[in-house]
Amino acid sequence: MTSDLRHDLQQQKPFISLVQEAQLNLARTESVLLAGFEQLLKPHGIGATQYNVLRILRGAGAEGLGRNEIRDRLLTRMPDVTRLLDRMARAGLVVRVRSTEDRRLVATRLTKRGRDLVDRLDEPVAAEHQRRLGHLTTAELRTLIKLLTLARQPRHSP
Amino acid sequence: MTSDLRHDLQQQKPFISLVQEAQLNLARTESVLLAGFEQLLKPHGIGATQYNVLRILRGAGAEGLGRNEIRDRLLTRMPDVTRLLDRMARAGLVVRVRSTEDRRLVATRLTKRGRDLVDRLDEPVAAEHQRRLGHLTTAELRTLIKLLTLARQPRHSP
DNA sequence: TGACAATAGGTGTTATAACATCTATTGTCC
DNA sequence: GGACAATAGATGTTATAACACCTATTGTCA
Repeated sequence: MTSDLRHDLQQQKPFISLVQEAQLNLARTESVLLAGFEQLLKPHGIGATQYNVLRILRGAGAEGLGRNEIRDRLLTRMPDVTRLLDRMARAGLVVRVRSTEDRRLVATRLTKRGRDLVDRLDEPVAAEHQRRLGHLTTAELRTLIKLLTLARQPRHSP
Repeated sequence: MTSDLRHDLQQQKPFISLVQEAQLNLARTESVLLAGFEQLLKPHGIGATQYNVLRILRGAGAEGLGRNEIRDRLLTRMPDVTRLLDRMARAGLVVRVRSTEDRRLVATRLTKRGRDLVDRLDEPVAAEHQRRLGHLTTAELRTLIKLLTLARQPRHSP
C-alpha cells in the first residue's frame, strides 16, 4: 500500500527539495493525527487545546496556574487564553481564584469535574495514540522523537 | 543546549509512553514550524491554508480545480472551502468559472495576481524551510520523511 | 419519462481564533 | 512618596473555522 504525499495529494511533479518534503510530511502527519484525536475528544465536549489545558492543570497541582503560565506551556500557540479558560469555567471544568497577596494574580485550578474528565480520558487517549503510532517499533519511535526534537532547534544565527 | 519537551513545557514527570511522547513532539514541532511560516506569509496578506491553495492551483494548471478537489488536496482538513475561496476571490487571487457542460461544476483558477504572488513567494518560502530544517543532514531528513510517512499509515484492522 | 439518489456547491448560524488595546496592581527609582 | 515602567489579566472587535442544512444540476433505472 503506497501512501506517500505525492499520491495522497495527487501531485504529479517531484518535490522541490528535501526540507520542503519534510515540512509537508510533518504538516500532513500532524493534521491526520490531530483529526483523529479531536474526533475522540468531541463526545466529551472539548477540543485538543482544552484537553491540553486540563493536562497542564492536573500536572500543576492544587495551587493551579496563572494565565500566562498556561499559555507558555501549551503545545500550540494560543493568544486569548483568557476566553479559552472562560469557556472551560462555564463548562465547570476549572475555577479561577484571585490571589490576596498579589491581586494581579488569578490562579486557574481544575474542579473535581475537570479532574474527573481528564482522568477518565487517560485510557482512551493512550489507546488512540497506540492505535495511531503503535505500529512503529520502539527504535523508530525513538528516532522520530530525536529528529523532531532536532528539527525544533533554531539554526545558529548565520 | 537542551530543548526537549519536558524542559520546554516545564514538565516534571516523565512521559507516560513513547507513543505519547512522539505525538507530543510531533504537535510541538509542527506548531513551531507553522508559526514561523505564518509569520513569513503575514506581510503578504495570506495564511498557510491560502498559500496551500495557491500552490495547489498553480500545480493544477490553467483549467483550475473544483471546490472538492481543492479540499481533498489540502494538507490540513478544512470544511468550508467555499468561503476560503470567497476571500481569495475578494483579494483578487483567484476567479471562479462555472462550467457550461455541467452546470454544477465551478472551476477555481489563479489570476495573474495570484500566480505572481505564489511565484514571488517561492524563494522566501524555500529560504524559510532551509533556515528551519537546513541543519538536519540529508540522511536525517530522509529518515524523518520515512518515519512520518509510516506514522500516517493506519493500523491494520485489529 | 418521471421519481429519486448522487453530486457539486452554497448559505445561515454559532463558536472560536486573532489582533489590538485597555484596566488594575505592583515594583522601582529618583 | 510620587512618577512611571512592568506585570497580570481582561475586553472590544473583526476574521475565520466549524457544523448543520439547503439549492441546483445531473445520472440512473424502474
